[in-house]
Amino acid sequence: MSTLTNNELDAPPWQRVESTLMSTARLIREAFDARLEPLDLNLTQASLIAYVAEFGATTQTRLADRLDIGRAASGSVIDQLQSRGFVARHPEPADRRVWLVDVTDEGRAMAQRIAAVDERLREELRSGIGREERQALSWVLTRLQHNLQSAIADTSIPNQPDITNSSN
Amino acid sequence: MSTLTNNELDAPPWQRVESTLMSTARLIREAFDARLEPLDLNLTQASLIAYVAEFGATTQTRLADRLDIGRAASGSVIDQLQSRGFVARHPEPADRRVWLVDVTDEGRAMAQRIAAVDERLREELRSGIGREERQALSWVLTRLQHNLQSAIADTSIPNQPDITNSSN
DNA sequence: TCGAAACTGTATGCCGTCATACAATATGGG
DNA sequence: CCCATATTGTATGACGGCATACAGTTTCGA
Repeated sequence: MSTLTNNELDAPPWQRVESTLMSTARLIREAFDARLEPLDLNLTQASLIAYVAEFGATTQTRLADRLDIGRAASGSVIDQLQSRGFVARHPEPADRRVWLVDVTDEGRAMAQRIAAVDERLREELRSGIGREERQALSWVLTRLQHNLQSAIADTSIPNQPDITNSSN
Repeated sequence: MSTLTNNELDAPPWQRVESTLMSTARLIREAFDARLEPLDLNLTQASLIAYVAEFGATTQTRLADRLDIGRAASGSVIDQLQSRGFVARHPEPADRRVWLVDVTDEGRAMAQRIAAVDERLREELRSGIGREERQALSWVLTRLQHNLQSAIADTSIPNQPDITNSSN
């Protein structure tokens, strides 16, 4: 690795790897959105369809958790996809509070197109990045996430233990 | 929160390193916002103050570029900070279109508090991550950004050869 | 058995950002 | 010199997401 620490050139001290990471994330969303545009879907919508097509009917809350969005946003996305006939809400007799969101035939077909787009783009993104490097990246990210969660936790709880809150 | 998404466990094939990266970016913003909350600032506002305090008065467009936001958003953030007395708009005689945004004394004081918060958090985030690993991360991110930009560029130009076929 | 607490989906308002359109100003080629 | 073009900052509308509040339903402990 010929280290050419190119970034950090005019980068102010308060923005370095972290901001690179954030702008990369933005680009990821941008790239997926661009490639999904012919399907008239954005990344969130496509992810929802793909998830349901893969794992079968689930509740809206579960989908929200998986997609890392709130319950409200989840419901809103489902509204959009349902109105376009890609997913359907079925009642769950065992629990009358929830909807079981399932994919329609149309949705299944769309899921295949999504998978194609996804595979192709993902492969392009791998270009020039070795397997070990990807694994290293994954490892550092995981570790970083851990540190971030600690930092956030250390912040939001100013004092006092003993909340009996069984969060992770 | 409580994402726990240790990657690859039940992670569907269409979301792996990329989604980890995106959720990490979200956590970064979250962590900084949380730590900056006592200052009643979010990351964008703090970055703007820090940037101007570091590099001196600049135009709004330049700030927008540096902060990776649009001109409109930039102006809006400056509005907020100006109304709180952290920055000021000075006219630029040489170009009557632009404002020169500079930091006030109050803003300079705030910039120091921001720097303190930033340094502390950044150090916490480094915990358990070696210098080489950070450099590797940086390298892969840069490469990934390059691939992403290519992918986006390849997308926005739908059909490429044979322009003679226009209209007909 | 019953009532408090927890959970689900939805409605509402808010925030940050983008895209677009616009007026004021600057710039450069004829 | 002048006029077409570019650039700056701003106003406006849209979108995605969040937090909160709420009603319907389930769960669980007394």
